[in-house]
Amino acid sequence: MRNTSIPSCKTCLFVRNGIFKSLPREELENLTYEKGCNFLRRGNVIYQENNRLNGFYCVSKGVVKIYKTGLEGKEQIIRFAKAGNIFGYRSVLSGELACSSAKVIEDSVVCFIPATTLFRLLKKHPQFGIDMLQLTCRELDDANTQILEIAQKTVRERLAEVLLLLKDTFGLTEEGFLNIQLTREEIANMVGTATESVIRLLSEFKQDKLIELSGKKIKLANIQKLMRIGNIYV
Amino acid sequence: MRNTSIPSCKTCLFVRNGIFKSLPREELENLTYEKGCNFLRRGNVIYQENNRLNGFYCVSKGVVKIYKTGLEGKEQIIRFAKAGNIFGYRSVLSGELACSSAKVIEDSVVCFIPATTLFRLLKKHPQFGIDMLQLTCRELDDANTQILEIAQKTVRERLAEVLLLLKDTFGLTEEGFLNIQLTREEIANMVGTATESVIRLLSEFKQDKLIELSGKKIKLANIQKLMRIGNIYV
DNA sequence: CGAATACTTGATTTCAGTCAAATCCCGTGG
DNA sequence: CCACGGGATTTGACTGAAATCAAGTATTCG
Repeated sequence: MRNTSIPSCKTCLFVRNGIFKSLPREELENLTYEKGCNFLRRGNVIYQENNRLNGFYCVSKGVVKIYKTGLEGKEQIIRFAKAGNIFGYRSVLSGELACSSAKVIEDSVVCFIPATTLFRLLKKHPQFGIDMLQLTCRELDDANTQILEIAQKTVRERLAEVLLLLKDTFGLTEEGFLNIQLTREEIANMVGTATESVIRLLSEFKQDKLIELSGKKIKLANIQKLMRIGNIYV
Repeated sequence: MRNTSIPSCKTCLFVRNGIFKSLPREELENLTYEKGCNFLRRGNVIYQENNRLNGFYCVSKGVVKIYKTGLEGKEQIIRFAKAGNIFGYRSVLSGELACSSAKVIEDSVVCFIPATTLFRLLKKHPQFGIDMLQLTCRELDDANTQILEIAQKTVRERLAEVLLLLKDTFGLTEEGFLNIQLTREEIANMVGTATESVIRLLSEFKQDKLIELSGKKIKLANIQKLMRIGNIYV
């Protein structure tokens, strides 16, 4: 972990369009001044369950996975944070120890905003509070939906869904591959299944011409059918 | 659904100690004035997925289950709302259609607070916004934990956990029974399993002297062991 | 009191997890 | 540049937890 030149919040597109969008210009200046910033390589752990966080994080570049660790050490990926997303704010707000971990998936630049700043913003700018509230509500909806699906869908259905989620979250490269590289194990930890099951199902999907595989890269060849398999009706 | 005499928010203990605790006295008067209130019997549906909500609810008495409905119509219970708890606020905040349903489990008195009131409170009282934010964060933690557990624990483990959760949420009667009556199906819909599986496991638990059964009533006879089975380490 | 709903038990099936072994791939150090 | 080692991936065989199906009993409620 090493310091880099700190990107200005004032000119950060993600800040202007993201969760901080309602803050006035001078608050963004304060923010730039008060925050820290680090360049982090894949594999770097930002925090872990039971750590105490004195602030929260905002991704300027790269991808971070947020996950919880089960009894046997098996991870369950809760969500990803990419450029413009914040994470780690829950334990700050609740004043409790972190109940998830954060690890860099793709080399990242991550800013750190102290807890005191967060509470100042919340007290001073009610609209910022409402925006934060809406953000957590959206996350809550997602989490509740995930509970339903893990409880009621098959692994096959959930895998199809995860592939589509990855497309929506990270988009596709020019060649049509998912614009994110995950290990099979990481995919399994999203789906909530064993690594071997993901491997088997991916190769079934390949046989059925739903996807194409090239190492870790995955191309979605038949999105309609994947949606049908995943029981997704938008 | 019929109107009852509207309980005053000013004298409601739950209001004084719950999510509205930071509001000044005159706001509670406004609240009493602006809200509605209804007496609802078990089985009554308060709202369903895809309904548009123009306000949110506060339980004055009774128990309401919040759940999502899966493809085959099978419910997944997300949580319960009992006296002092609010629900339905997420869709109000996000302005989206409800993504869960709410149904009365135990005859209830439920107040209804209009969306406009909610937004006024949020804009006028930053501390109320922070309290709301903390509430959603706590729910979010719970939801994320549930994702991990449904993904990684066995049905047996989850059932033990659910029994303990019911104890913590609703307490015990004088005779030591869980102070809530659920059908086997409802328990299954909490655990995320088939009704038959719950029945089989409950009778196993009974054989193992972990619980005693008397119709729908359940007594926890060996909490330590239930905690061990559920892998709960507080 | 009768119908509907809830509960229970047994038999069977199946999805997905575990274990094991082989191969592939990638970064490191010589 | 290449060999090596360790992790990631793949495939196969087996197992087992839990779902489904089916049939009967018990409760509840109008």
